[in-house]
Amino acid sequence: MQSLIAEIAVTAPLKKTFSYRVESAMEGTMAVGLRVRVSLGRRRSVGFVVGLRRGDPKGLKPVGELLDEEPLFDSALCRFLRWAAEYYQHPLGQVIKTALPGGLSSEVQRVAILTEPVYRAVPTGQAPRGRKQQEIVDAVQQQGEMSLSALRRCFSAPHAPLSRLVELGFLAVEEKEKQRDPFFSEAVPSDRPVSLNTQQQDALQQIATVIDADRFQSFLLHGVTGSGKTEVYLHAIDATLRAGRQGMVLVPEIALTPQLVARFRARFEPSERRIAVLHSGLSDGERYDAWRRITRGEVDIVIGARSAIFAPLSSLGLIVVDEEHESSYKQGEGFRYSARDLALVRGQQLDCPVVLGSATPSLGSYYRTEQQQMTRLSLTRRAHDGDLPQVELIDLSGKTQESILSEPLVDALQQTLEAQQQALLLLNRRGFAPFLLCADCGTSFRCPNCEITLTFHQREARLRCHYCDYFEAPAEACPQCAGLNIEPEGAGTERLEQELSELFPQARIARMDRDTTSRKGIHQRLMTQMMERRLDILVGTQMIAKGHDFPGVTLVGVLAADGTLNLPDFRSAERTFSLLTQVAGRAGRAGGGRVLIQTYSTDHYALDCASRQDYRGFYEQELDFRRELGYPPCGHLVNLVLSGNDEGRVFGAAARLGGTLEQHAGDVEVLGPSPCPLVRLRGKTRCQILLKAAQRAPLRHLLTILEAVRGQLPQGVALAVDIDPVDMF
DNA sequence: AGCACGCCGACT
DNA sequence: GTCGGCGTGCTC
Repeated sequence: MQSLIAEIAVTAPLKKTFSYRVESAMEGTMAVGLRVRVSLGRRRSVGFVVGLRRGDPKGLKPVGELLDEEPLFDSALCRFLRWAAEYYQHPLGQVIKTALPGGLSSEVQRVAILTEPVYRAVPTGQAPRGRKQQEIVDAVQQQGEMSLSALRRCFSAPHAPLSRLVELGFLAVEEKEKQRDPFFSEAVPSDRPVSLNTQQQDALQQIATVIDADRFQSFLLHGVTGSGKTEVYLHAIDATLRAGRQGMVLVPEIALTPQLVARFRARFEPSERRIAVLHSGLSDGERYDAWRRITRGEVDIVIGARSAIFAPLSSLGLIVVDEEHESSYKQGEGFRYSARDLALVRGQQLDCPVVLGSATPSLGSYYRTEQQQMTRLSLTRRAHDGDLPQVELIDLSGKTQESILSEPLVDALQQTLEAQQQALLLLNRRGFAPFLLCADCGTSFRCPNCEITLTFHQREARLRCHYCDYFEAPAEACPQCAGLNIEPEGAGTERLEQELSELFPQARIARMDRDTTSRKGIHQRLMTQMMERRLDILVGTQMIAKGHDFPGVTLVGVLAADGTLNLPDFRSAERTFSLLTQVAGRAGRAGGGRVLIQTYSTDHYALDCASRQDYRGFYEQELDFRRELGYPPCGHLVNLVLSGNDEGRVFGAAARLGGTLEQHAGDVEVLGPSPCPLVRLRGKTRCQILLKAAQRAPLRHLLTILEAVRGQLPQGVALAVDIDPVDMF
């Protein structure tokens, strides 16, 4: 007996898909891409239809219920998701769940939100008691009125204080029709295509040829800071739309790139092109709405971070990955995919070109251009014709430092302030001091969950763990020896900011890091203040190296360049080079800019090459190092992370697993097991086994063996498989 | 992941 | 004798 059989990926962490019988009444509405409810074993589960066939339904359970009217993805996207699940060794159901907008795999079907609460301040002449309540009232007062989704973007968990404020009469609430996406709230001035220089034209020309030919080809657009990569993207997307196709633009973090979004809107919206911006501020409902608009074909351009690579565009004609070297394209937990690598796969599957852009390409991408697997397009001229800044390394070695700021840097700051120009100071470490130390007995304060030192945050008077949510009040006396000489050691951005304001009391100084920008909008406000020259010195973590240019900045200082260099990670030199090159690129648009880098490793090639803005030189030396050790791109890695609450079990299981893998290793090097650089994280002990091989095939073979022995792991020990890891924490 | 089955130790 | 520990195995 033949009947329709649906292949279902359930939302449980199971590698296999399951077959269910489709009852004849459901045949007409059944399709790939629908969510369904099925019974799985003795319980119920949500699943996704990933295939349909005819066959013998004997012994199959029926599909319970359809949860969607329209499919969430088409068969081309389904094929892509299957490829990703296979490559990253992750259960298909969970891959699909990660790809789809949130909230869909829960039991209740989410209904698109049409109205939402809007809050308005009621003048009372009084102030609410709680600090958070006060902040919310202030924000609402400032804005006039604020919708719930807008408030969610500014405050975490605003519900409790909000209902309290309404109850107390500080706020009035009204159900109103849902506002459009706030990214679209302000009108955008129309903007005309800028004429391209010959290099840009040449790059565009090559991309456009492939767009018109409807075939796959990958490009690396290597353009120095300020060389006008965005303008090339804009023209290329324009060509794609003219060819009747859709465009996708991936950015590392959308909150940091509002100007890129603004430029796309200014360029395309006046000509009625429809853009969907997928950013982290969207609620589940808004995300779902955007997804639906895309499946209905109502969107021409999708701009978004990592997960936007899964956007259900049906007629994709170009994928752009901006700042392709950024590690945020790799998801570090759960389904550990790289959106940049998947962009190349999606392009290949859909016969559409893919453009990766960067001023400091990842070693892997540049390597591919050398291997002729990718076409390199170089933009070497700065569009504004500014000179590249002069970079100096300041050798800190052998000097005992009174201050975190070296003398030459203080002098340079002095000069910059006198000339009424702006300075940018990079210190890639948040907080006041990386740890507190008892000067009497040497005790330091550590996180009980992660066992790393707690960072001292002076302003909030807390010791905080930067890897989990743990915090505590700093002790007055040492818990070991009861000594009272507890001193902050080292310096973070908070201390730097304080030291600067003591050195330059007249200067207008601001700090930008994850602590000061936890509220959305602050980042943008600092950027604007900087642009409008209402700040003299901006201190910050790597965050300040990204985003828009500040024309008034003539001095860039890097405080602890060694910090990123000495991380236990084979990419640390690449990261350092990239960060320093990017931050150096922020100085001296107008010419005559200076970059001062304080370091203990003046002779390290990452610093040397960054100081000369010599990408090629860095590439060659770094590639030698990678080749010697068989690291990517001259080899392939898989990292196995075992974790669990019981330390003995985790190490025991890792040792046994390592032994088994060793026996079947073949051409694969099995390194470890060794404790992860962060042995304990969020209360779990972590241990890793690194698999390294020159070719992918033996690695994949070893992974099939891993699958077979996975069941032997003792309970309470979890195994995460990280294919092509980008960091080893 | 759940959820059941199953096989050994300390309780009413 | 049973209650309950968690190791093992399966889910169309």
